[in-house]
Amino acid sequence: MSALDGLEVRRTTTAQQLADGLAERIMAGAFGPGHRLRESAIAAELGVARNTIREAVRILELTGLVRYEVNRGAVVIAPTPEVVEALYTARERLETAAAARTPRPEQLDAITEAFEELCEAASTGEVRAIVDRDLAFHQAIVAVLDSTRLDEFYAALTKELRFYLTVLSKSETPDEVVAQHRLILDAIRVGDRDRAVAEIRAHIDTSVEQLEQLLDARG
Amino acid sequence: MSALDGLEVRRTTTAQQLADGLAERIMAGAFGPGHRLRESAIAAELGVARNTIREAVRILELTGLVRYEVNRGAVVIAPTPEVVEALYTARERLETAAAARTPRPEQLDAITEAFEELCEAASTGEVRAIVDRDLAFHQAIVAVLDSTRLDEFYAALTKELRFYLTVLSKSETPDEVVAQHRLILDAIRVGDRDRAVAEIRAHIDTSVEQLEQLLDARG
DNA sequence: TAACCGAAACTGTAGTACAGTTCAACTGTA
DNA sequence: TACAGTTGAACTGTACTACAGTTTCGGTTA
Repeated sequence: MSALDGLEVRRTTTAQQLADGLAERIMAGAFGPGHRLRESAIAAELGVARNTIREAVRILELTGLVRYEVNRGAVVIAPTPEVVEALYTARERLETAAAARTPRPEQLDAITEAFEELCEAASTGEVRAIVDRDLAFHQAIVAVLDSTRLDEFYAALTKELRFYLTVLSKSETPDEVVAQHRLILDAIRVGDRDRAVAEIRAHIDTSVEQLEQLLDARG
Repeated sequence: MSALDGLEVRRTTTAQQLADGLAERIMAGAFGPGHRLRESAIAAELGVARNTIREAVRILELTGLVRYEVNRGAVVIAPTPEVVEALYTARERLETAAAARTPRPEQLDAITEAFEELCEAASTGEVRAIVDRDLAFHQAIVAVLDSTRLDEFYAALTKELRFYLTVLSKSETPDEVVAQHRLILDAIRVGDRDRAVAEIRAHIDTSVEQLEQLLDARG
């Protein structure tokens, strides 16, 4: 334990900070889906060079929140039924694969803890917190796969999904959310892997269905 | 079937083309792991602006072949034992998850076909072609998961792996390769999912072991 | 041998410029 | 009125220049 522990120099580039900031804004719904990020406007507003903005947006592309179109620049991703379904299919495959494994004790603890935090958040009724805890619970399940690469990939899916949930302002009653997740947790804790897989599948099915209804209502 | 099918204008930017070209070179082993991509040098040699190279390298970062270090620019990724193991763990999870499912007939056909092409390649003895077919076979297995997002993710893993195999110039005898994959294929065709999972696990275990030996020998 | 130092090389960022593309408003025509 | 054609402003893609700060490396000194 050195006296210098925790001391760190700010080791990041302007572009990286801009990318982080933009990502935050986008996730918060400041730019809707399909919105074009205009370089010169942003550069002027933030007082940086267009070069730097371009680079920031390229970094942003890594997180999947925007994609580039030739001669149109960066565009905020938009949820289409196909995209949402693909997203949930990937989630379902990963989570059920995880549920089919036997979690180590500390993994089981992590899942249980995530559930408890979800319950807490549900009791406050804060939509944003509930969604976060909801996603964290699922992330804890995927962690049973014991693969950091898959953890990261799943986190990326989650980030994208988080954005869609925001722009579609989807929300369920907190009680329902807790109830559904309790079923999953119980199945995992009891060690009934088939039931755990089935519960996850059901949970995801209802989610994707609800989202697609929302999309239809908009489209 | 329109009369315009297949007609396409060249719709790509200079940066994108540069990124593609660089990726190809890197995959072919032109730049070793840890190699720094010096912007001005590349820009001068190719007759483009440094801006454009920077952008190209950011695009390249998307594919995972390079990563950025502050004030050092882009560096070609390097295989460490941890990285290789993480790579194979992710592969193992995805492939076994796929093997635990029942493939649709056309998926089974695709896997079988991939195997036959692997055999063909093995008979020619061309290392490069064998590795390609090998990876394509596994990709066909993952396709059983029916998720384009996971297909893409797996393809990215494969790309990275392909690079490591190149720089480590790993090679096995073609007969061994074919034999191992035949075991996997048979288990899948027979519908014995537990055995398929076990065979894949064994196959990947031996691969990762061999690679780590190679890494130690270099280390 | 190892710590130190200074110059060279390189990155990160700013700023300017311009050709080519997109897009929406405007114009003329059937 | 509906629609094709035209025009111009806004924007992207790319090039070039410049410079401060960082890294690298070879030589120098302790």
